[in-house]
Amino acid sequence: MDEHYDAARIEAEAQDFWERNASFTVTEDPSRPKFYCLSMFPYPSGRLHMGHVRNYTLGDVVARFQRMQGRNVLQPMGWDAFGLPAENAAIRHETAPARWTWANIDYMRAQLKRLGFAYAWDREIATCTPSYYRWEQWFFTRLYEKGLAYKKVSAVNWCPNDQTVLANEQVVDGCCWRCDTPVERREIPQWFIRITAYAEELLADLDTLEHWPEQVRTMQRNWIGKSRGIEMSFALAEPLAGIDRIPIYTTRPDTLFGVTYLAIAGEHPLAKALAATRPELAEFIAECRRSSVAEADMATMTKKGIATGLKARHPLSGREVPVWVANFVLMDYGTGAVMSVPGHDQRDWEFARACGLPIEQVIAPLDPATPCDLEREAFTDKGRLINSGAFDGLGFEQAFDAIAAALAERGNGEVKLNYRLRDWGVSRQRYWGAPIPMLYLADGAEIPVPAGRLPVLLPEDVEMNGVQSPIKADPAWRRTQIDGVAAEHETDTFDTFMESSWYYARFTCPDLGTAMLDPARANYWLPVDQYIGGIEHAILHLLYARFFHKLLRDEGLVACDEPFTRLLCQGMVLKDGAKMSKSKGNTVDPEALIERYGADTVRLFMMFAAPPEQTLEWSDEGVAGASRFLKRLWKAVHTHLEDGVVENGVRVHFSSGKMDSDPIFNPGKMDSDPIFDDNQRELRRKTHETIAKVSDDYGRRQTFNTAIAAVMELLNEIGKRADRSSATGLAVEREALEAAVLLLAPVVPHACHALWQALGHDTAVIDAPWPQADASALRRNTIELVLQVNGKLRARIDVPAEAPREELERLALADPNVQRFIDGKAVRKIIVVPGKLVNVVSG
RNA sequence: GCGAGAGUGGCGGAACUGGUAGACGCGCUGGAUUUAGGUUCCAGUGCCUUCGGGCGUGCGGGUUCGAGUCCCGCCUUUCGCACCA
Repeated sequence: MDEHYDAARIEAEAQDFWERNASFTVTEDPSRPKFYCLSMFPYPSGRLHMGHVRNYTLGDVVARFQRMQGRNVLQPMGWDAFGLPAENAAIRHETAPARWTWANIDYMRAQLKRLGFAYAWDREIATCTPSYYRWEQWFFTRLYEKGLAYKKVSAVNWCPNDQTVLANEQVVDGCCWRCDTPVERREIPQWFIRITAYAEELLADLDTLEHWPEQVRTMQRNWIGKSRGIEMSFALAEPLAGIDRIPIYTTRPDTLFGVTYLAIAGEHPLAKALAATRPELAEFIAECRRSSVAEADMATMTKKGIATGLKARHPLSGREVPVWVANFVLMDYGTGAVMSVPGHDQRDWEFARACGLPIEQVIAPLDPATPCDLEREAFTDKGRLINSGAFDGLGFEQAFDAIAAALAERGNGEVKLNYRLRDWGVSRQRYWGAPIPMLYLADGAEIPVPAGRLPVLLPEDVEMNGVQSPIKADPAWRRTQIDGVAAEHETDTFDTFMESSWYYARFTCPDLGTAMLDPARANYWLPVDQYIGGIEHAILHLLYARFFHKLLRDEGLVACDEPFTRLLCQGMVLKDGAKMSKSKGNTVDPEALIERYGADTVRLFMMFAAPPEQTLEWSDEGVAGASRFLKRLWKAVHTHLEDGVVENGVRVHFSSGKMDSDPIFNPGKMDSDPIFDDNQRELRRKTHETIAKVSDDYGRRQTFNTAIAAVMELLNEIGKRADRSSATGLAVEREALEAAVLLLAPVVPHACHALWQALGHDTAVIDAPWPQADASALRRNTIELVLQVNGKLRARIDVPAEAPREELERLALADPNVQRFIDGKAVRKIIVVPGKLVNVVSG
């Protein structure tokens, strides 16, 4: 073997070996346990960034580890190829989105290959290919037929100057990013998918996802936002525009008597009707429209309102309350109107203060000591009712039921479970996406494109003008016929979350031309055993994919209920404490690092620098350290082989050519045999402790940083204890080195491929079985016992491993340092944690 | 604003179930080797210290024999908020 570690050559050879042998091409094999490992596929933005490298290295480590566990591992890769950036790049580079996208895919594929990921490249998918999106279109028509897809009016960001819809990202400080014109909200008809029909199942099944991070499950639960409340309406004193009631929903009916006003959205029909004759109202409504549709903006803007002059009648007290238009109430949420209780809701309180509306207390704290000062802030705890007529004195639960009953008796109001979750708007008024497969007749009737006419192809040879979608601008593309009648194509395209909601399933049968999925293949591989991606996808992508999976199941295409069994959310990659980004100029190019150190070094540093879920702080020195470690490992194996190997019970000295016939030890068959001296026994213990720890770190804990640290410790121990003067010593060192190579193989597969060969194995390390810890090597006769006095460390002593509790107490009390700190005071208590410590409590 | 995380030496991090704080690596200091070095090797490295020890995990309280870990209240910071993906 070469004396020096030459990453470029080693990596080229290993990658060539895997390619020649199609090592990562897999088929369904019912005789073996399968493992489907998936990393979130990238958007082909141009070049890989460090976040990709981190994500895909994590996936590759898991996949390679599982393969060595004997599983039939599928690890595919593809491209989330539709999206907004391609349109902007096409304009900037005077090209078409398709050409730009494909060039990026080719470049990034080559980068992934240089990193040595064990992908089944024969299954590669790009979502912008018609063979992929045709099935998405087909599925949408199925959803339409089932009543799960429908069209309704909904708000978008509108630039009045460019006459175009803007994404939230394209709204900067309330203005268009291109022309700086203030953005307006505009309501347009759009397609929706009824995710709310699955809200309850999406919520309930979170409980089955025991291998998902708890924080992600919590965030999804809160996002779905199930609540129990009452739907009721306030009658208008005088009907207007045919409307005589304002329906509202509340989860706090106990505060009903504290309602001092109602707040409605600017888009509420009542507000619109009044605006026709009231210029100041029309002006305010217009002002309400001048804000983005992003919820964070809505929530942080200054609360403003204007009185409509309308009065609504309280459903129980009969009292009249004013109706206000408020800028923070949105027509998209609930009924577009809310009952306002400024005494017990902080937002209502602030609005009442700003607009001079009355604030009334109807809930008193259960504990009189609880501060409650409505001059300062709303009291939002649940408590006991006051100033609520017949309901005074009731607690929350009783009041909820009693008020619900009173409302029901009047035929106004029923208990309703409500979800914060809203239906999924899938229409985008953009070009670079899958065309929504719907046709419109002249009279406006909508018809799904028949399966036989799919896909609805997106033309790729287009010119982008930066404002309008080429398919919207092209009458010839829109025009078509259905059953001999003139019709028009829908020109909106799908939200790109559609493509990423089912790609994991398509990877099981990417070549299938006759159907969306092949249930036999899909059901062999699904669910995905390990899914890995950024925490930023914790809610939207993962919720949509879970939803889509249930839709696929109900179409009979997959059998299981959830798509991803285990989820790992990796943290961001930072440099100088900030997220790497072009605008900050703090990016590090993976390609340059691979060039300089090799892929293995980059992979090793990525896995070693931080646990996967945490943010990772980039460090150039840390990369150099990773490189040094690989060189040390290489050199350790080289030195070992120079001093001789044991073959057929005979040690062969390569350096001297001399042979001797020391007895060989056969790892696994030897017990704690007296042939080992203390050094050898200690090194064997370290070897097998490391095997046990690293296996647990890879498998259960997924803390790859501590796994690598453990192998580093092992290599340090080899340096300290290795003794190559006898065949037994050599064999003990070889056992340690082989363990290190196997344990590191998932992280640095190229180097370990070469080292495993150098150690004389004729099968590749990817096919080597994972090492097993030898229990006999782990056995200890003595352990170190920590002695504390009043919880403070005072001494450490070696004691027999099996010493009984009484003996440990006796040894602790006999220790001179312990005696010194007891200092003659009475011993009140002795805490013994067997195998660990004794704490003497005195004084 | 709302929801969910994070905070430990000079730095990245370790401490898994309430039980030895700082594994492993980087950096730094000293030494050896080298014509040279983005080389290798050895030793040291939380802070203070009267060298006995004391103090130390964002801040302030609490529970416990014992708290980085659990509880309460803050501060800072990251992610998400439905049209970036």
